[in-house]
Amino acid sequence: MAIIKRETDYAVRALRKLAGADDFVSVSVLAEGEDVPAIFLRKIMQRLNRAGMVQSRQGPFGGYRLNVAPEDITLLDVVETVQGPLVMNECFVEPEVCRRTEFCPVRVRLAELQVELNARLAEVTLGEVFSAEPAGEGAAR
Amino acid sequence: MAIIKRETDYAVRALRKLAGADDFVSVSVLAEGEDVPAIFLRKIMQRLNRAGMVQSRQGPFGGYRLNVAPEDITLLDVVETVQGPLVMNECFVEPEVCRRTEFCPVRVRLAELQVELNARLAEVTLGEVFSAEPAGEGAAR
DNA sequence: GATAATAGGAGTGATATACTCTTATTGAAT
DNA sequence: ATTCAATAAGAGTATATCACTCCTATTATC
Ligand code: SF4
Ligand code: SF4
Repeated sequence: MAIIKRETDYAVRALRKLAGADDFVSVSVLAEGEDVPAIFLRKIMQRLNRAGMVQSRQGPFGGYRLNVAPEDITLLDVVETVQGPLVMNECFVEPEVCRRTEFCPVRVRLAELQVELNARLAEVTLGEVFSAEPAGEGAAR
Repeated sequence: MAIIKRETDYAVRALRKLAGADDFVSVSVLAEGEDVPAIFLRKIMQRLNRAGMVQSRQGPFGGYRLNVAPEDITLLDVVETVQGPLVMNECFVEPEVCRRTEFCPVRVRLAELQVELNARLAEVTLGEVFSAEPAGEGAAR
């Protein structure tokens, strides 16, 4: 199973394009050449908007633009905003799923992993990732 | 989303019980008091069996027994056997899902996280986890 | 105020997860 | 040897999640 869902991956692609523009960009332009169904990307952008990560404007010449600097957006932010919180096991978000939570040694180990995974995801910023792209950008193949 | 699925969690519970027995234990006994649907656990045990982690015997007085010492079973083993391989993103297992794999900086970061997550999961052995259980065991509560 | 471009949000099909039913095996008692 | 009950094997089903689409509301420009 993949931990990162398609929607999150698509969100990163769109945010990358937004980072390279300073005006509002429409969803159809954002989806262009990114192998993302535009109509699906719209839904994803809505979530980023509700989370305040981007700003939207309706009507002609509308679209989305970044509301937060790429350096201040972490991979964890995108994951949690788009696909929801990431947990090692269900018992971390749904206490009633298991009555062992109090004295479960498995859970203790998983909690450690959970903290570490989140920390690693939070270490990666979009600013960093985008700056690492191959020099000859724009119409990359 | 939970990274560890119910089936994997159930597998660990069953393996814990097997670790405390030295004869074959039937699925119905394994499921007893573990809040696991016995008939579902059976399917899970089949996977552990095919992977060689446990040994099965049919007929009366049959069931399952460990085929590998708990110290030699890692959490990663159980996860991969029961719910399949764990990857950060689909492009790690399905190359045709994306044509950017060659020059994608996101993928590079995810690959690092992937290695680390797997390493951490592989560090945790069932032997270690089970030995950490509260002293008064057996009829816990 | 009409128009066309755009975002908003409800809705749908496909896939994966969680769980069950039926069939085949086998050890032991007769 | 034959029967029988206990047990595992594997096919099958309901529900939840994922991936994606359709229709409706908004709004800048003419
Ligand atoms: S057994 Fe432990 S790890 Fe599994 S769901 Fe219960 S508390 Fe969480
Ligand atoms: S964009 Fe990068 S991380 Fe995402 S699927 Fe493609 S190669 Fe993988």
